[in-house]
Amino acid sequence: MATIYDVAKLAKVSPMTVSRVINQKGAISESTKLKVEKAIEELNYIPNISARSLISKSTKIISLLITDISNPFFTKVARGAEDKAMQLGYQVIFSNSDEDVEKESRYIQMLLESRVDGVLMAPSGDHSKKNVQKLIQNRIPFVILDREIEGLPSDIVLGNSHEGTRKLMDHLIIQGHKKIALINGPSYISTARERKQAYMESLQFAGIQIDESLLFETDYKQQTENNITDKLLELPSHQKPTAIFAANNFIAANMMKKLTERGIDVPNDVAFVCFDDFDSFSNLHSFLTVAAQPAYDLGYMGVQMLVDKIEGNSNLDNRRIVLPPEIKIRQSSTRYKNE
Amino acid sequence: MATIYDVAKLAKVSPMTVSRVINQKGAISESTKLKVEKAIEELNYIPNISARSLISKSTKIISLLITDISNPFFTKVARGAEDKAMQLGYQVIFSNSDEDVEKESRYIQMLLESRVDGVLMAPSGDHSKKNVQKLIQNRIPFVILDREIEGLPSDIVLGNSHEGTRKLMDHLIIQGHKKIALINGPSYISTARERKQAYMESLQFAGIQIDESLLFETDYKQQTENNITDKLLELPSHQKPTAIFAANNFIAANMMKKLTERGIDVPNDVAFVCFDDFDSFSNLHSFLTVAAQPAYDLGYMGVQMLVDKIEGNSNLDNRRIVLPPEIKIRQSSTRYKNE
DNA sequence: CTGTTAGCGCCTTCAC
DNA sequence: GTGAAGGCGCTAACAG
Repeated sequence: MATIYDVAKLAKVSPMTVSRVINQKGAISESTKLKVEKAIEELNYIPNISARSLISKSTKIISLLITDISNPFFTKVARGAEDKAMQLGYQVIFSNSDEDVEKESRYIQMLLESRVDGVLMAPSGDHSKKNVQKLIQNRIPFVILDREIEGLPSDIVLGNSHEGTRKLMDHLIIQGHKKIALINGPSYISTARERKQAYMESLQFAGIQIDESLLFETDYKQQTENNITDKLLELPSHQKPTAIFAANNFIAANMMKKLTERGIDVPNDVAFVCFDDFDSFSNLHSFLTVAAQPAYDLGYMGVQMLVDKIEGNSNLDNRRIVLPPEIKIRQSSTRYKNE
Repeated sequence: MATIYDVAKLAKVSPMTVSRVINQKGAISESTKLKVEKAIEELNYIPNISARSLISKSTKIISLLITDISNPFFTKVARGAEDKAMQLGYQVIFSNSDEDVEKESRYIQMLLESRVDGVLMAPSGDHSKKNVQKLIQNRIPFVILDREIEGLPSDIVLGNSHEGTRKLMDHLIIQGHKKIALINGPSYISTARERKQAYMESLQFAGIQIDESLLFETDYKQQTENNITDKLLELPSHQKPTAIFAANNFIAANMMKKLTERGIDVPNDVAFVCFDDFDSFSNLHSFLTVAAQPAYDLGYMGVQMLVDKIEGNSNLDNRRIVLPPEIKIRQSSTRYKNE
């Protein structure tokens, strides 16, 4: 592969001049510029980013570290991130932590070795703190995505869990639901904590007694099977929920499947709402009442914020972008209205 | 950030010795090895891949160039690719061409500048040839994914469009369908060509006359709206299809939506089958009869093949892995059987 | 406006 | 077993 030396030789100028043409720096006469461009063309010269990085300390690569690209939420985040990155001249390396801190840790190591310019990261949970601290220690700019890490303030872009939960809950409560089960994510993930808190708040505000037996905790992963549905069904009828609140889309999908298997009809036997929307061509998409997070925008704005930081356009610390969810009222929760 | 010089100084050895310890090359006494490792630890030394790349000509980064990560098919491909890459010590840069050659071309340029070790690429179509030739010209190892480029033999990993189509068609024909509409992708994409050919073949084999008015061409993109459904509905009743074959999941989803809007019932008014499966929590997933491509495996094996090539483990050219689709017979095409 | 020198961090080659 | 010199491809800093 041709280097600037080859180009310089062919164009009969110094390598430095070639460099200047490539980077459009300094003043160059039109004639030499043309000569150089011709030589570049002829040799099919392509600059070597590695060499440039050695000097500039910049790779023009950012890392998108998420838990699972298969989660439609993160798929959209990824798409938004890539679009914005491309627009700003960055490339995106992506990694899936699978909600596993150790895996996350290995990726962080690789990222550091690659000298990525920055990291946009959805932490696997509060225990990701040590991984993030490694970024801080190495002065890698980063923006946290979707989930806060307890006791670690930082630049962050996330959806408003509190608002989304309150609105979904109010929607249920207004319809007369009092026994609402919460199937939540793990308490070491901030979104789960916030959703639980808002859930409690909604009930208290409405003067509804909280029933601990309606609170469940599982995880946000797609694969996770749980028997919460069975447990709900086993409750004595005066305790059985009339509505279910699932804390994310995977939980919702799994529970909906189980409910169908058990012959429970939504919304006639039980109302159902959840956080996160589904693929536009999923039937759950047009059926479930959800608090849809602006996933694409989270990725898009996350990269925006990150690049601002990388390029020093912003000297603010701990910026916080909280995007409101969009509540989409659909069939799964509208039994009362329909009848 | 610490360099090998810093480590060398602290460990009181030469930089070369440090390098040897890091790369486990040559013979080093246990004692100096320990000294060096301690210094590395203490300084939190992290090797600089850019510097290494300059010499080794290897970045340990591969590129995954697909059309759209939002397409569940490619989401799974991406997941498979990343898993395998991680396992082999590579990182993955991903890009979305949106089926646009020019965008693809810009990405190729960026990839070349980054000196990625190889490219796994789903071409936007036959016109991607010029982009792929740029890879060849620059001797970047690559593996083509999902779609062949006319007149450009290469290493390739793809699903068996012919087999999938034949099986879906036979399934329809056996049930007595004779008027089967084909809603195909663009003819400049190999999978569309193959699916059409197999469609024709199936009909001919069954002695069914081909009706050109049942053949449609649109594109594979999610956003594309088409009025094919309307056209089908406007056909005189003796020509109206009793079954619809959609050539990919996006086409299927769009058409299903339109059919629902028009009050057409699947499968009672018309049977429906398509290529590509849906998200496991999509309701179309448990409803539509599909030829599911092993998307995860395509990505996984694609990376496998690519890394083989990069690392020179294989001197074979134009290797071809064709993975069979899995036919999933579901409600959308089983009217006859159910009644 | 253009060229020279030096060095980014690492590794190959050759000494010792 | 260890070290010194040189260079990968590029650009910052200085000269002219």
